[in-house]
Amino acid sequence: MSARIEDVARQAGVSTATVSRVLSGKPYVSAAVRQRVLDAIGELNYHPSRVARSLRVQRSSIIGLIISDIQNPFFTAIVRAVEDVAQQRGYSVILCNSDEDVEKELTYIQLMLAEQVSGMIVSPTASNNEVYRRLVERRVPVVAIDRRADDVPMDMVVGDNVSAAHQLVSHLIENGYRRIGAVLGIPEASTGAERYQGYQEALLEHGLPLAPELVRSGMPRSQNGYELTLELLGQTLRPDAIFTGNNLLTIGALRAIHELGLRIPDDIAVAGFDELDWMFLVKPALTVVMQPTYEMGRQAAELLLARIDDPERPPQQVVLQPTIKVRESSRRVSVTV
Amino acid sequence: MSARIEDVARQAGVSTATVSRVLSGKPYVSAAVRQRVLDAIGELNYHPSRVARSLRVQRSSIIGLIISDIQNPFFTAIVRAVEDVAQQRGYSVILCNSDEDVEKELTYIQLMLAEQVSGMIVSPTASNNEVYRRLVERRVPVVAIDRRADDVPMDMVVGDNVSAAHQLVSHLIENGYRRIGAVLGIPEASTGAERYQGYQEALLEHGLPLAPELVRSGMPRSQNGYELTLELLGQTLRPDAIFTGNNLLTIGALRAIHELGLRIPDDIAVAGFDELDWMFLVKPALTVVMQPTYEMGRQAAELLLARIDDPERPPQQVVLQPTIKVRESSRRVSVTV
DNA sequence: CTGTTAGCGCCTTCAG
DNA sequence: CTGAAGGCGCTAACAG
Repeated sequence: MSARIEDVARQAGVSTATVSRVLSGKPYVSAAVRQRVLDAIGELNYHPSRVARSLRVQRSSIIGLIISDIQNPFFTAIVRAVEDVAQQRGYSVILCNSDEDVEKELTYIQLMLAEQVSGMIVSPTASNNEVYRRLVERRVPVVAIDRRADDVPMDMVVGDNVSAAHQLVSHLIENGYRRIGAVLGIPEASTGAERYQGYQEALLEHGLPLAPELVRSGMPRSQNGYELTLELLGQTLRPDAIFTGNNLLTIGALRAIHELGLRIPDDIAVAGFDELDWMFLVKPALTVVMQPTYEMGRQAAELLLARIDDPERPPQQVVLQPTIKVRESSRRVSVTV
Repeated sequence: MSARIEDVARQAGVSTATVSRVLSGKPYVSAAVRQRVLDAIGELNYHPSRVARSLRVQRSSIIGLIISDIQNPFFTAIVRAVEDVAQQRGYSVILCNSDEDVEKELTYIQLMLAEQVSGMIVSPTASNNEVYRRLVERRVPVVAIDRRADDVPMDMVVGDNVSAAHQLVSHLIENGYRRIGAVLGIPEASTGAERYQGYQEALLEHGLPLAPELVRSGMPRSQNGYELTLELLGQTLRPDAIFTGNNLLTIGALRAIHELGLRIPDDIAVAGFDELDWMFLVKPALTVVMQPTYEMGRQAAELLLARIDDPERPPQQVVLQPTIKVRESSRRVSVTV
């Protein structure tokens, strides 16, 4: 079909070894020969087979990226960042979507291994830590992003979820809200668990009771945010504020509130996670956490490349601080306890 | 490192060829032997090297997907669909982001070729048709999605943009709007050009003049939608309605309108493309086009797989009809001409 | 039904 | 500074 290294060698009147040297920028090739080879490459429009190279060097120049929801803008920003870094360093990216499914995640990890990826970046769906422990032991470069695999000594870059949730909920309390409902992601993911923890701590510190009937959790999809919020707001003693633990859940909650005809922040306040900048549409009173999403992806990619270069370096754990943004004051004067 | 086919063969007491046969589900292997091989595979936790297989069969089980903006929900739905189909048929997906950059697009196409992909799905950034023509001639399976590569006899799945734009603009006109501004994507992409055409035709059919000062175009990013809309609305004789030719531009336009304190539809009407379901936040009066995004991706993947199976089949061109959705009536009684 | 063998395209010693 | 040759792991003839 297309030109092979042998064709180039013949055309340039050298051996394949020399062509290979030129290709990989090795020294010890005379300028004249190098130019001849380069010309031949150009004339034949030669592109080396990455597959053959991968087989030979036992390592492809591919980075695997396994995220849990490609349709979540949070993750697309990460994809974008990883791609940028990868491309700049000569790697390409294989993207897979675990869809919050532990089985799929495992399958894709196997796929990546079979594909000889140089390394992978994964947002672990749940705590199937054994898998990651084994990868680390086998010296497979892998970094966790957004979510942790607890107790596994591996590279990771995550957000400070406890603190962020704590700040959001505290902000609500300090503005007079008392019955604060929570719409959270699944507790199996570290993000869900940590944000729940921040919620609890904030309540306790302000002397408010933990009311299990005010807490709901589900897969992070906007439809769930919608349904869970309807559930919360359908109770006789309904919450006067909602804390949402994930950007898609936030969207769903807003829709539910909208449908019920409740006004923000007079009837109900909302504070939650949201990395998008589209919340401006809901004019008033929304406290949001924006995570430095692109930065997370960038750092994860850098960590991965560093580990590929040095498999024995000590694991790094990067914790990024999210930005709290108050769209409008959620203040309200009367307090109903 | 990990087990190779030879190890499995030894463990099972057979030859590598037999193991290979079992692996690829070929017939002519006795049940007993097959079981022994399967056991050996299990015991050794063997996973065949896809790289070696790719080199051998001169074709990887990878599908390349080149889209122009990973952060655009329109494309993520496509990614999702392609992945679903691919995975189901035993393919994995390499995703690349051309970022509306013709150079990058070309680079990625080369990368895909070097990676020996089975085929690729691309949303062509501009009309670098020669590239696609050459791919088609070389019998490289490739399908265009969302945008066309004009005059190239290739598989494609696109939306009926002219008709959609025509309907949107007509709807505005029929509701009494007369000075209809347009915020469009780049005309180099077929989508931009076709939507502009629909806009023009609708105006002409209703006897309205084409006013160049009412038309703006730029890269499909929300920031551009914002800026271009501000430009349009900053004119002395400002438009009474805006037609937006892309979902991100729509978002930007809404923000601009929001910032200027204009009310929809009393001060200004909006009709545009938007595949998201988040527009509910802008309560009244928005006419939108929703494209069957997932379906586009699915069909593109199916076309690609069909072409991989039969490189000589005639090219198929699938044109999907978008759904027009009127959020609220944009009707207004008084007509200002 | 099963084994032997010859490469796929490239890189990388090891000699010159 | 350059060439010759072996082999990465697998599959597809071709023999048995």
